[in-house]
Parts: sequence; C-alpha cells; structure tokens
Amino acid sequence: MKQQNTNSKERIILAADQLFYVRGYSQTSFSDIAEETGIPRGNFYYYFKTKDEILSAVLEHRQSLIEGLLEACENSSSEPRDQLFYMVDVLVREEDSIIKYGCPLGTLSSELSKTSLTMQQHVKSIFETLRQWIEKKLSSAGFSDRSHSLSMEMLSRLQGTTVLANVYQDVDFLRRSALQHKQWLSELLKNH
Amino acid sequence: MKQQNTNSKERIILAADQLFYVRGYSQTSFSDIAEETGIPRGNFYYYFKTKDEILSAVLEHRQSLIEGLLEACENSSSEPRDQLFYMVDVLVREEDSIIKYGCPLGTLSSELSKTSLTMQQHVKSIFETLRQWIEKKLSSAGFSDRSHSLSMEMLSRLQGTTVLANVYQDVDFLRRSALQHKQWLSELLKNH
DNA sequence: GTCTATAGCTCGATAGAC
DNA sequence: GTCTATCGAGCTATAGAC
Repeated sequence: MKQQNTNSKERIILAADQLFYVRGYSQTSFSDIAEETGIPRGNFYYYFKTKDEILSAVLEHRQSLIEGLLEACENSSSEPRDQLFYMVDVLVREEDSIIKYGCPLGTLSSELSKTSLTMQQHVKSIFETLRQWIEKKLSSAGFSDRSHSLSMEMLSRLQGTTVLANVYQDVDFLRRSALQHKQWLSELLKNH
Repeated sequence: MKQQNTNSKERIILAADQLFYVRGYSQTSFSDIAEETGIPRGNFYYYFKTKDEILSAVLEHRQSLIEGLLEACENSSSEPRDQLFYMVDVLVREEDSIIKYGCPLGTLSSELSKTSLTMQQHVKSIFETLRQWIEKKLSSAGFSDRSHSLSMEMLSRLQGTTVLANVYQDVDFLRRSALQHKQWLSELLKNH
C-alpha cells in the first residue's frame, strides 16, 4: 500500500517532459533521463514498459499543464476578451524557451507526424482542448457562427509566431507578434 | 576527368532530401538512404565525410529548390500581386505532403534548433531568401516602410497554416487558409 | 521496489580489397 | 571509384540479484 514509487515515477515524467521539449523525443535517451533524475536506466522498466509509454505519460502531463493554463486564463479576468489576451501573452511569458526550442506542442507534433501517427493523434487532442476553449470564449463574445474557424485561425497565428521566432531567434518579433495578435482580437471583438 | 560519380552523389542528395523530410534528419540512417538509392552504406564516405555533410548538401539543394520556386513565381505573372498569390498557392500544390509531413523548411528548422544550432542557421538563411523576395514584391507594390514586418507576417501565416494542417491532417483547412491568405493580401494591396 | 549487468540491435564511421 | 566487412559506441529492453 506504500507509494514511494509515485515519487520516482513523477520525477521521470517531469524530466522526460523537459528533455523531450529541449532535445526532441527521438534524440532523448533513457541515459539522458537517468542522468537528469539520478534514477538508473534499468529501473525505468518497472514504471514503464516502453519508451512510448513514457511519451504517453508525458503527453498526459502536458494535457494537464494545458488545463492549468486554461484555468489561469479563466482566473486572469472575468472578461472573455482579457482571458484570450492572457492566453496570447503566454508567448511572452515563455519567450526564452520558445526562442530556443519552439512551441512544446507544435514541435512535438512535427516530430511525431513523421515517425508515429498514433502518438501524434494524442498531441492533436491536446490541441483540441486548447482550440475548444478558444472557441468557447469567442462564442461567448458573440461569434456563434464563425467561432470554429476563428479558433483555428487564432491557433494558426500562435503557431506561426512560435515557428518564425524560433527560426530567427528573434524575441522582438515574438513580442511584436503577440501585440499584433491582441490588436487583431480587439478589432474582432469590437464589432460585438 | 570522368564524372560518373556526380550521378551517385546527386542520387544520394535527392534521396536524403526526401527522407530527411519524411522521417526527419536524426531518424534517417545511412541504411535508409542506401536502401533507397541502391548505393552501399560504406560508399557514402567517398562523397561525404560525415552525416552532417550530407545535411549541408541537402540544404544547398533545398536552397536551389526555393530559388526555383521564386523563379516560377516570377514567371507566373507580371503582377507582383499575382506572383505573391502563386507563392501562397504552393500550399495547395503541395497539399498532400504538407498534410503528412508539414513544411519541409519549418519542420527541419524545428528539429535542428533542438540539436544543431549551426545547421539551423543554414535553414534560417533559406527562410531569408524567401522573406527577402516577399519583401521585394511588397515594396514594389508600394509598401516601402512596412514591407519588412509584412514579409515576416506573411511567412508567419504560411508557417502557422502548415503546422495546423499537419496537426489536424485537414486538407480543407489548408485550402481555406490559402484562400483567406490571398484575401488578406488583396485587402492589403487594394490600398496602394 | 531498487539496482547492476548485459543481451541484442543499429548507428555512424573506418579499413582495405579490387 | 566501388564495394564488403567490420569496428566501437550508443540505443532500447531484459534478466535477475538484493
């Protein structure tokens, strides 16, 4: 009934989450995670049968991180408009890592779409969580018909910004894009 | 003085270019390229000292492909507006591979920014070739002051579209986005 | 539950015959 | 220039002692 192992399992997931982001999934080895956590390689197989199972656990963790972000957006204001602004500003709050490694979801999806469509589907469902929240906020701001395509457009702009900021390693572009994104949202919501 | 080897070297580059796109750079092995070309593994080292040298050659090849695309854009019309449209429509002309593997430049940049900043700089310079051409076309359409930031915005939109189309494996979204992109360009150029 | 040792495989890279 | 054979390192995964 004792669950000290939960600690080790959680530490593996957290280290893997960071390493998969920084180095990519395929370029992260068990040795890397072992070095980061101090837990021996062979021990991992007590918690996970395969490397893919670690990836699954990491994806569940990222899903919960996204849900945490959405909650923070909800708590940032009572106005849907400002909640969406808070979402856009995650670009600036995470600017350092985005410049260096891109979007944690976008770059992982890119990698997995080339190697494991099954796992890529899991990333897609995290995107869906994000998109549905955006759609809900746009709906409550009066966009009942266009809310779906607008939510896709908003995600698309966010992804485009992270890719180019990463390509050009340009934090000023990232900040200007976030500002421009909020101006676009303002214009959009002004008419409702 | 005989150069039959040029044939083999070129075949290696072409196969590597395709495999680096479809599987990713790190996930493509010499064996994969050997299987694709019929050229034995060990033979590669006559033409390239390291795997990174193959990547360099592939990047030079992609640079020339981009220059070919720009030439096709130039030849598609005498109007800068329609030349830009032709550029946007590459999304639709390449829709199948974009849905499956994303943008050949964007996904490669994502991967390399995590593993080899040196090689990523090479990808960045290819993006620059693209961006400068767009900037030139916007300038000749009257945007002398905003042409730089608008060229970044156009690249950003293109990248965002490819990422989301790949995440959602959605060709309809890709086509709608291309249309929307051209409408945005039309609105922009209407005022000049 | 935790750890070491290692199997079995594939990788990039090398050596050398022809 | 073209090919085969192989090295040494690193990988995921397994076996089994404690």
